[in-house]
Amino acid sequence: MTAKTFREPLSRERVLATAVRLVDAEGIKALTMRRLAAELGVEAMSLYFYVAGKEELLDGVISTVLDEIVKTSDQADWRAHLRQQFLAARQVMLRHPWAPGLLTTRRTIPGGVYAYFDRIVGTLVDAGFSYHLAHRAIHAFGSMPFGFAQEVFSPAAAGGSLEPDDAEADLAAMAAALPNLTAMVAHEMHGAADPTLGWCDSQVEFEFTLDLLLDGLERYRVASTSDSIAG
Amino acid sequence: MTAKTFREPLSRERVLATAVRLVDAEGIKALTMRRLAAELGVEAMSLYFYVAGKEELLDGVISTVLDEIVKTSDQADWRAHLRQQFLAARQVMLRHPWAPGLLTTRRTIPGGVYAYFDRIVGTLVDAGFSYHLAHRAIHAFGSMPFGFAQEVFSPAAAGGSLEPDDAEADLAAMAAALPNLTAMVAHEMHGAADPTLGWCDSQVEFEFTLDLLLDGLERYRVASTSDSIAG
DNA sequence: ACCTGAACACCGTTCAAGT
DNA sequence: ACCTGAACACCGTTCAAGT
Repeated sequence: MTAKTFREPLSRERVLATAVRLVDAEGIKALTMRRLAAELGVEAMSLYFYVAGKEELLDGVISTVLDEIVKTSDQADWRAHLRQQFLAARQVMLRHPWAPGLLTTRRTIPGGVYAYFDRIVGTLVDAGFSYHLAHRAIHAFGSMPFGFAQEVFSPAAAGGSLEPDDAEADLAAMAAALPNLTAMVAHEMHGAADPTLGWCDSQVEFEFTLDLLLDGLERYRVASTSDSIAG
Repeated sequence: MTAKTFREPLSRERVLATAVRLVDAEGIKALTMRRLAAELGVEAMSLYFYVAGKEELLDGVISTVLDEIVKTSDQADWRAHLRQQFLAARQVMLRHPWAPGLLTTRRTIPGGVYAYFDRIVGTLVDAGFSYHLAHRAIHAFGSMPFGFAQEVFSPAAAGGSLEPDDAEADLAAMAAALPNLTAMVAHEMHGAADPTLGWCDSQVEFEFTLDLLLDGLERYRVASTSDSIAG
């Protein structure tokens, strides 16, 4: 109300936190230097005092999101431990559905991520994994430590849809052109516990894939330790 | 040499093919309407006669790349068939390392992709998969039908590096801070068949993950058909 | 039908200047 | 130390105009 309104002092943390909030609310396209500055009640050029440029801003934004991933789990068993960890990470990504897409286009990786992966490797090795198998496990997990899987259809969005580009496509024609997909969706809808949720529960699918990987790795681990060819 | 040089007539195919070549050569940032037009010896506005705008151009570019994926395989066994198919797709992605990153940020999917997935589902169902398990398989594969896995470190680039952001970081300090990762890399380098290739062969890792998934799915398939709870 | 030039509303970023 | 205004070199896109 007064002519000179009080303004919270700027800081790198405040810049990044505001950027995350802006992208959550209006999408990644809304994150421009000028727009973010306006959100902070400041001129665009002021931001350059806290971030070197747009690229570093984007790096900082994903760092901020990754920091939300709590890197603790109370499970002792390696399998339960990683499972709980990755599922917790998934909750973070569901709060920031744009984060996977941004993360995969960045080519530099925030430093803290290495400490995170170091702990994962430690968990595996302590459980009897050879370093070789631990390495393969890291690759096999892909993006799951970050709480997301590579979802080709409706990326980063929950609730599966399967409509081709032109939505006005005749359903009968689609059934003829895509008989197997059509039959699959029909079967899945029929057997769904709660059909109002749609035919595809991405949480369930995430856990299925995670367990598929964990089970497969466990098999290799047991085989290698019983053969005593570990290491 | 003459004042009026002959110019190959424009077409949507030529626009998209030139765009792919431009991105292959100079990266995704180089793909602007103005730059692409210059590449075609034309003004930027002429492109709008063939593509509705930048977004449709990007959609067309990934469609063009995906069309390179040959959707045939001479293998009869479902496992060998899909394995060969996905590995062939990987060769396409290695030619266009920017394609995975672009594909995952696109939210519309080119129509032909549905036909491709329909064939995959058909292969699975013919092999005795229930529609339910086929659905899970599609999710588990993630981006592998497109020939790439979610590579967190050095995305889309072959040859693993593991240097944190600040490259001048003391190696001894890194070994202390990241003991497990350091030990893992040391073990892998020691055991590598050809150390000049680096400690990490991403082709081998891709195949390991693919086999891990295929083996796990095969186990479910056998279990469901012998229990005759399929469907 | 196909292509263009000028113009508009945006970008990220530099630089010299303010306090 | 922190913030700004004007300016530069770019964007994608519209629109009226050319052939």
